[in-house]
Amino acid sequence: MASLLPKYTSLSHAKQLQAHLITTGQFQFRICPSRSKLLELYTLSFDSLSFAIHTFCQILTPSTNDWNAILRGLIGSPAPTDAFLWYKTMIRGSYRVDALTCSFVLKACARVLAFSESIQLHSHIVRKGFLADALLGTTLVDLYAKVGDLDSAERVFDEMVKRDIASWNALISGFAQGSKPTEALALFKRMEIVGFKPNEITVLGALSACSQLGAFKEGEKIRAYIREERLDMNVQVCNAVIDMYAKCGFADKAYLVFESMSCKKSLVTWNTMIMAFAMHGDGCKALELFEQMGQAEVDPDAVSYLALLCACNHAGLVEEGYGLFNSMEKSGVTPNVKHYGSVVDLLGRAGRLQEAYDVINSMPMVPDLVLWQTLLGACRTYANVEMAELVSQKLVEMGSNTDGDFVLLSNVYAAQKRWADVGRVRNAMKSRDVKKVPGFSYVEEKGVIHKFCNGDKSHESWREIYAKLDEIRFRIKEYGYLAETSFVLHDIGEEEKENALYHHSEKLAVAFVLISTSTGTPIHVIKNLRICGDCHAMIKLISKIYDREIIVRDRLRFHRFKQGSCSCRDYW
DNA sequence: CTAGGGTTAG
Repeated sequence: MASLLPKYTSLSHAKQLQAHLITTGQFQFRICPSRSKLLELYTLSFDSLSFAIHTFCQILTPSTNDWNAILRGLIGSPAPTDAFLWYKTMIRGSYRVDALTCSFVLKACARVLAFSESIQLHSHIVRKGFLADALLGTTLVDLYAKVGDLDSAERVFDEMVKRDIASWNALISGFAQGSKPTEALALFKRMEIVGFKPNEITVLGALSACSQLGAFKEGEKIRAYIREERLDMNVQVCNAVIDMYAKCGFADKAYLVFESMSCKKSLVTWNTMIMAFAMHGDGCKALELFEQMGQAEVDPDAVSYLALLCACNHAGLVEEGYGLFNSMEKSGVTPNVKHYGSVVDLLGRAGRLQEAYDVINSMPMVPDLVLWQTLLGACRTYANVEMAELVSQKLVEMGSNTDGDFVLLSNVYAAQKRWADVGRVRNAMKSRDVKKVPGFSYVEEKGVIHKFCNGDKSHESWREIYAKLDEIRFRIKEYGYLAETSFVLHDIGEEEKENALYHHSEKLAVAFVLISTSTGTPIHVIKNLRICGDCHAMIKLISKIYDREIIVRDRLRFHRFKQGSCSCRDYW
């Protein structure tokens, strides 16, 4: 009977079968595979969970498979946690729970990140010995990774009796998406040592980790493997390779991959490449690519426009960007908060503060913190006290407690020598529990990634690094460099302020590479925050005095320092 | 008392 129920059975045929089962008495058998199949059909193919539940309720003694069919249907329902309630009913009624039951309930809980339910399920799974099931273990690893508890994800992974390629992939992807790229790459290497052969999904996670770390050497190795194994027939893999090259600072290599792809480009391919040019400040190439995209009859989506606005922003193409923003609706793409944020940034950087403010007020949605922070940044650049106060007021009302907002406002006052107001901001900062996002940088040296935090002394050669910084400080002063201490806001004297600046992570990273290499190869630094004005000024001089090209990726874009100037033309 | 369930780029 079950074989009579392929996916394409119509609803009326299914109901006929149900009638047949009822009239022949089979419907009330303790085990009836056709009945379970019917329930599955109702929930999955006919999208009628309520009818499936109605049918289920007529079964006197539902089998595990009947329960599973309903639970599976509940995953996609508007109330996935209902699956957990059904599960509890099942246990209270002493119905037999199998690995599949747990799998469906876990997946439902994962959808809404129901953490406490997931933990209860985890303990059931352990007690029933279901961790021997590689698939269920993988679901659990993925679940913990998705709720951000990577320690638990790793523990489950370690405790699994049997692991297959998907188990490894789940944890690698989990680390990569959970901002633990170092762990992702370490696991990737461990997997190869243990003898598993990376597949498409593995390399996606590993490449994403390389992108985050700027791990170019490792990225190249993965690229070579992809070509050997012909994994580049997969668009997603190609897109990840393009992204990796772009984020490691090689827009040209990214474009080579883009051009010579043997599989069909997807919308994501175009968006990735446009974003690559945007990050590198190559606004014109981004706009050109957008033209080509139209010729290739690929319709842009919200991400395409975001990438374009970003490109115009970084290249200072104010009119082009504003025009694109205004043409979005006509192309059938509705601007979201991020598009508004980008335009506010575009206008703000160009000094058109009032227009930027008007854009925020014309928004159909509630402006978020980031938007006001963007405008505050522009107020600082153009020393506009009135608007800075107005915007800060908004930020305080919205409960901002990041140090950057306070620093910006204080900078605006400091520029006008309004010291009393500077002190007021400083006190407000103390009385609140202001969060400071810790800054850090990565550099790759002989294939090894080194991480530096601000003021870090944990590196084995920290003494040499700090000595090198002293030397740099001495040499650049001859070139008229003065520390821009307005980038610091602490209750400390000028000299300590200078020290606080001198130990920014990107400076440590650059100094480290200068003492470790003698050749004139470019220095690549990856930073989690935006580069500060002082580091920018200092690295420009280093590139000249030490005759080294220095490429810094900050949170938003690349800065390419060469012979004393930067590719961003000091517009960032 | 079939198998079914897990990992995926901008």
